[in-house]
Amino acid sequence: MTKHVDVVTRFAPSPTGNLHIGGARTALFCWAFARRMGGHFLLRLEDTDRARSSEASAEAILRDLAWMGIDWDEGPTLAYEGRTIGGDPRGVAPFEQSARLDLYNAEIERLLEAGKAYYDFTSSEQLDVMRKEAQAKKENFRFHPADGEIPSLGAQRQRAAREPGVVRLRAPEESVTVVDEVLGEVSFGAGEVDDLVIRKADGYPTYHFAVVVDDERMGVTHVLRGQEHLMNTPKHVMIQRVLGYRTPAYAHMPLIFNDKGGKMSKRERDQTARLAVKEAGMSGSPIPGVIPDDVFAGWLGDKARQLEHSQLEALAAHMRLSLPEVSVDDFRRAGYLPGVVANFIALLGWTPSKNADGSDREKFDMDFLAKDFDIARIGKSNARFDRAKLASFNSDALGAMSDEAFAAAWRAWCEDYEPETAARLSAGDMAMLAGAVKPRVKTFAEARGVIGFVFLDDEAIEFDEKAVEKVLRKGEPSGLELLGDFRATLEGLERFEPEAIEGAVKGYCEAKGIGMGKIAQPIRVAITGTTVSPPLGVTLAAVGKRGTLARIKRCVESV
RNA sequence: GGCCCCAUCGUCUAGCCAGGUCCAGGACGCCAGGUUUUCAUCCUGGAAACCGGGGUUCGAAUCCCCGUGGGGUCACCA
Repeated sequence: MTKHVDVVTRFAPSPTGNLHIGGARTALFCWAFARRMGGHFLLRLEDTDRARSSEASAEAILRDLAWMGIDWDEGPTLAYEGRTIGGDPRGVAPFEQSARLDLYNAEIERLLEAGKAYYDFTSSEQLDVMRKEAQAKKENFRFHPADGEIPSLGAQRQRAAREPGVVRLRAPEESVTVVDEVLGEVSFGAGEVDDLVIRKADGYPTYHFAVVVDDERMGVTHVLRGQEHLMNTPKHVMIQRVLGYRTPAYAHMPLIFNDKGGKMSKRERDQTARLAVKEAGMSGSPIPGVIPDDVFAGWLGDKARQLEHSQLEALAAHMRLSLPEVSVDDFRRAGYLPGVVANFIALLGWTPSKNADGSDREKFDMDFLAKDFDIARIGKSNARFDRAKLASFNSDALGAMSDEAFAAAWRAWCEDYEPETAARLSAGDMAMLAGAVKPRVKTFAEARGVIGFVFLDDEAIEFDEKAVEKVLRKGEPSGLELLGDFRATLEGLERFEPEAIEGAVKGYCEAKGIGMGKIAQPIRVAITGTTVSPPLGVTLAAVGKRGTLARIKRCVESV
C-alpha cells in the first residue's frame, strides 16, 4: 500500500558520470515544483546499463545534489552535513532499477502472455544491415514485422531457452497526442514508433520500459525533463497504454547550450586541454605518474578520447589551465557558491515572478524558488550558458557576504581544493584579507592570484621594469628616496595592522605635504613588484612587518 | 533525410495566452564618464533586438499561414 501524495516528481539520473549542469537544472525544477505543490520529490537511479553504471558515480551525484541544496524526500539515503537525506516514506523502494528486475519481468511476462510483446532474435549485426539498407533506399527504418512473421509464443519460448534474445513491444498502430505543460499539444502520427526493445538480451529492461513501470509504481504525477526526451514521449505513452497505466503530466524543458551554441559536454574540457597541450608543444605526458605516456599520446591524437575526470583535473592544475565547467562538481571546484549556481541555472529557461513593485527579479534563494516555481513560466526556447553572467552573479554574492562569512567560506573551500593556501594562511589572516579579496574576485579560485605576493619569498619579488621606471626613478623627490625615508616610519610602528599602517601612510603624506600616490605606489612596487595590489594596509599587514621591511630594503638596494 | 520543437538587444530574458499604455523594459557583457593611494568594487550615462514575407484587424512583438534559420530525435545508452 502506498500512501497517496498529490504531487510526486522525480529525478532519475543514470549513474554513469558526474552530475551535468543540465541534469542539475532538471533536478532543481523537479524539486522546486514538488516543494511548491507540497508534494514529494523522488530520486531514482537508472542503472540498467551495467557496463557504464557505477556506485561511485551514484554517490557523487547524490553529493552534488545535496551541495546544491536539493534534498529528496524519497530515494537512496545520503548522510550529509549531519543529517540524512532520502528514505522511503511511502514504501515504493527500491530506488535502483537494478534491484527491481522482478517487477519488470512480471510485467513483461504479462505482455508476452497477452501477445502484446514478443521475443526477437535479430542480432545487432543484422539490424545494422537492415538500417543501412533502409538508409540506402532513403527510407526510414522501422522494426515492425507483419503479424504473420511473428512465431507463436510457444515457439518463441523454445528458442529463448536456447539462445539469448530481446523482448519487443508490439507497437499499436495509433497516433499519440500529449498535452505538454510547456509545449502545449504535441501530436505524433501512427506508425512512427516501432516495436521497441523492452528487455535487453542481458535480461535488463531498457530505459523506456523501466521508466514507465517505475513512474507508475512510484506514483509519479509530473515528469519534468529536458526537451531531448520529447520524442521519447510517444513511446512512453504507448507503453503506458499497453500496460493499462495512467499517463503522468509531462513538461519538457528547453535545453542548455554552451557559449558557442553547442551542447554542453564533457568533451569540451578535453578539447580545451588538448589545444593547450598542443600549443605548449608537449609530446609526452607532463605528469606520467597520473597520466601514463601511452594514455596521454592516445588522448592527444584522438579527438574522441576523454581522460578520466581526475586525470584531466591534474593536467589542468599542472598546466595552470582553467577548463570550461560543465558539471556541478566543476563549478564547486572553481569556487562558485551553491546558491548562485542554483539561482543562475534556474534562470536558464525559467523566469521568476516580478517583484512587488513590478520590476524584474533575478536574484533569489532556494526558499524563494520553492515558493515561486511555476511550470507556466518555463520558456520554450533553448538557452546558452553565459559563464560571464554566472561569474558576475557569484561576484555579487561574495560581495554581499560579511567579511566573517566570506572568510569562513573561503577557508572551507581552500581546505577542500587548495590545501596549501589553507595551511599557509591562518583563519585570522583570512579574516584580515577578506575585505580586500572579496571585491577583487569572482570565485574562490581567483583569490590566490590576488594575494599571490604574500606567498613569495622576500628575495623572489621581481620588480616590474616599467613600474620601477615610473614610480621609483621619476619625480622629485623620487619614489626611491621616499621609500627609504618611509621605511624608518614603518620600522617604528608598534602594531603592524591595516589601520595603523594606513594611518602611518596618511600621516607621512600630510607631514611631507605630498599626495598619497607619491608614496603608495613605490611601496606597492617594493612589496609586490607591481603597481597593483589590495589597499596598502592589508597588503603590508599580510606580508608582515619583517617581510615588509626586508622587501623595502631589498628594493632600495637592488633597483 | 523522416518526425518533432523553437524564433525579442552579442547573451539570459520581460512583454505574447486575454492585440493599442512598447519609437519594446531589466540583467550580463561592451563603450564613455565619475569616486578612489593602484587595481577592483561602487555610481552615472550610452550603443544594442521584435528573422523574412503574406494575411486578419481601425491597430500586431503580440493572432493565422508560408518561407528561412536554429535545435532535438531516429540504439539491446539513458
